[in-house]
Amino acid sequence: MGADGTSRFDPAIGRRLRGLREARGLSLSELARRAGVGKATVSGLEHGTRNPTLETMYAIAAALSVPMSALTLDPGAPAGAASPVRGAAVVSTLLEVFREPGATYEMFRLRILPGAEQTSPAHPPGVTEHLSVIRGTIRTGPAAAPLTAAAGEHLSWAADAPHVYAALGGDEAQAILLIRTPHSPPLRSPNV
Amino acid sequence: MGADGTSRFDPAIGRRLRGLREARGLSLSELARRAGVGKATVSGLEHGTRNPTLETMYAIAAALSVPMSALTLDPGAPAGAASPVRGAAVVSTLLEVFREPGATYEMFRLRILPGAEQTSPAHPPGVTEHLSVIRGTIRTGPAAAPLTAAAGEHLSWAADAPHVYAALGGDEAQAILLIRTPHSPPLRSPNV
DNA sequence: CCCGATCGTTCCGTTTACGGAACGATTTCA
DNA sequence: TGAAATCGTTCCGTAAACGGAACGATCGGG
Repeated sequence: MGADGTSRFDPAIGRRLRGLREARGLSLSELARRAGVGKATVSGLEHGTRNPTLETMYAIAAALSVPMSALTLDPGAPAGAASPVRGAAVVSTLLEVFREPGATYEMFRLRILPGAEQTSPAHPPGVTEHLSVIRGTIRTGPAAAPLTAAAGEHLSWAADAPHVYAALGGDEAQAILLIRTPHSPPLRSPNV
Repeated sequence: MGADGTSRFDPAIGRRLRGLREARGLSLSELARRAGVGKATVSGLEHGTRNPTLETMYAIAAALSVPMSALTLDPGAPAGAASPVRGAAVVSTLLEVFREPGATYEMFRLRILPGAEQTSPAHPPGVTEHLSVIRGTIRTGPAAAPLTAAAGEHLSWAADAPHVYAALGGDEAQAILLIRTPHSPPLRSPNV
């Protein structure tokens, strides 16, 4: 909570909330009733004077029949919200992560820049990469035996050996990459 | 806060947090330091025993360099209306399937044909869909509150309520879709 | 081996979020 | 018109989130 009584997070959240509420023709009081939260809470969130808990946020989002991201995130932001990580030839942006008892999945969007090649070190044993090419043509996979895939094609390889990424044809390529990391080894971020 | 001391929101948030943290090779203590929050808070969130405030959530997401939505999977809209209508707006190609002890992941490439909208029935409880738009603009997600995403953007929603797919703008759209189905239900193909 | 550093969990005093109630303003309806 | 209902803001007692400290466990290095 800021010294002036306002919240430290983006005040746009309160504006978005109010916009959604009014679009549904709900009064503040009615929304609070439906969400099972206090009117003071809804009022405070709309005005940026309260810092609600996660439960409260979910309750409000559910009462509005919207996903949480409708309140907490700019709709157009996903691609830009995570910080892209730039390597020699690859710019990767994390889209989502899933943790299972035995493995973690990370989903990235990749931009592979022309004119350069990137070699990634071996991931720990058992890590696999699964790449679906969106645009352009990519040479990728195990450094010892790279594969080539064009837009619309899909590749998988074991990433526990050095592997490469390069865009062919002089144009930037793009892909969706899913990294599956079995548990046991310490997890590390992309090393794409 | 539930009577048994656990939180009422989706415990997957804590799992996702832990997965991301470990993927970054961060200890709980280090993440807490970077986020400027207490270790007890991070520990409590990972174990579902605390209900953090929005500020705290943002601080943690920022420390992980991920958007908030990477942590807060959209709960989706309440079950909306009627019986799903299966149309012919979507052509889906299964790319890969990953089976984990607790869940199965199916990765598809979708072509969404213009001029039609397809509504999918609710999947069993807990099923989620995660879609990254490759080309065009798509309206998709919970039928009660559909979202729009253009090429380069990423969306997620709970698929245990009816959900829709439509290409906007008169052109075919394309996307990569990841469906996560927690175990118990038998596997089924897309119901897209 | 011992010691220091770090870990994640728990403790606990402090701060703050919670929602019911109070309140003045506004709206609705007979 | 007047009464009742509802509104959104504020108040305030209660519960819970906060983070620093304590603690036992683990790890790494001399």
